[in-house]
Amino acid sequence: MTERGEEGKRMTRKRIMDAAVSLFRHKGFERTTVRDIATAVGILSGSLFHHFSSKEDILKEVISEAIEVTLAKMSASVDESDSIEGALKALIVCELETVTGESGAAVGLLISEWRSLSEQGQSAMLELRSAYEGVWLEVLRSASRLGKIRVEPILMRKLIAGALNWTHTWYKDGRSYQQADIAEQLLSMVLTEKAYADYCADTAMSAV
Amino acid sequence: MTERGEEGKRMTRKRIMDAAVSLFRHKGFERTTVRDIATAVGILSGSLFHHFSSKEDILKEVISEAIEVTLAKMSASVDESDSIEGALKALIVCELETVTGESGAAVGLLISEWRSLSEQGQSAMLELRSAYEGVWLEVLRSASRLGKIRVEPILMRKLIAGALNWTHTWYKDGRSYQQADIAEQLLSMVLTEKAYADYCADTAMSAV
DNA sequence: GTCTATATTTGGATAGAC
DNA sequence: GTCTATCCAAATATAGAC
Repeated sequence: MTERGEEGKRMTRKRIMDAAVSLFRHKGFERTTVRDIATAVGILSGSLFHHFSSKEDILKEVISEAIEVTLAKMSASVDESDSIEGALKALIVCELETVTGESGAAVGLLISEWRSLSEQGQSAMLELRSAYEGVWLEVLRSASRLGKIRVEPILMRKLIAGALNWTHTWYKDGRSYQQADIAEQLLSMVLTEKAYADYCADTAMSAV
Repeated sequence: MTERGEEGKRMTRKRIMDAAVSLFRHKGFERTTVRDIATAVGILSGSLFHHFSSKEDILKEVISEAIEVTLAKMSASVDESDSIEGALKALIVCELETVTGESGAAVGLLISEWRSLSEQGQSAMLELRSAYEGVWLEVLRSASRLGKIRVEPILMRKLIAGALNWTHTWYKDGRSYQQADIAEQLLSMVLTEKAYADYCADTAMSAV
């Protein structure tokens, strides 16, 4: 089916990217063929190259979109929070959703595929990525200053990132653990016991 | 250079596996070619197939060896420990070493490559893997019973595994953080504050 | 047990018709 | 904007000589 004009082209481009994200996350970049992507979209492989110059180009676009979307979502969540603890919880939930969620932007997972990018491609992502990590570090540094976390912020961020990204390998929707539960338990490990207890008291209060 | 008899064959096989582990960890299974492996060993690609029936066969052998070696190392570490906290620390150190260490068996990372195994290959690894995870769970369950950790053991294990496996993406030997430091900080997140304080007091004591 | 040479398959990418 | 047809490169795997 042929779609007309710029609108159609942009839509197909989007569908290609959606299909690519899903495939890259499940099979990895290398194991995904351009034929896989094309089939998922309902076109033939040659047609892909009307929208993207190469398979790597698709990966590059997909990663940068993933970072942008998640960054916006995270910034908004943090702004809505009225406490450091709340901001931390919001960030955890946010990242957990993107990692385990089917559609959407799993930054951390796609980061695993960075090895597949050329060196130029990799450095092009660095700026976007540091903005993303900056949101986390700002919140963690505030928490640290206030004595609400014990571990040094940069290391803490790396440990949290690992714990969350790894959920991709075991999390099954509706099975064993709920997202909210995972986020809550992780938060309890991140915060000092006092900070966590205060936070629980606060949220119980405001829930009344 | 030709090596004679069964001894030589076994040695070459070992060298192939060592080279393969290193390459798989740095480039991933798919991006590693049989030529890469052969070159690293100092033979030509065709010769590999005298030792292994396929590239996937190499991966299968490498993963199962990795699990066995690490399992033995972990079991020994746990047996040597004289407290739950000590056992937990030993397990963390053990896994951190295998993940960040150059040679040796990075179970978690190789597990990421499971997607590259056939279904038969994947299920063949399950038994080995559950023994490995069993060691962790036994210790975590004891700790939980004694009130030394707050998070439910199975979930806790998954969060720890993620945090440790992720170190592969950022840990650089000698830079920023020391392995001992990472292990210590993670332990402080895993244990309750009381349990961690007691453990610190104990180790300070026995150091005198 | 390794080499040379090569078969075979797969997958990224292109050219030109429609 | 997609299709058909195809090129080209890369990579796994094999066969038989040494």
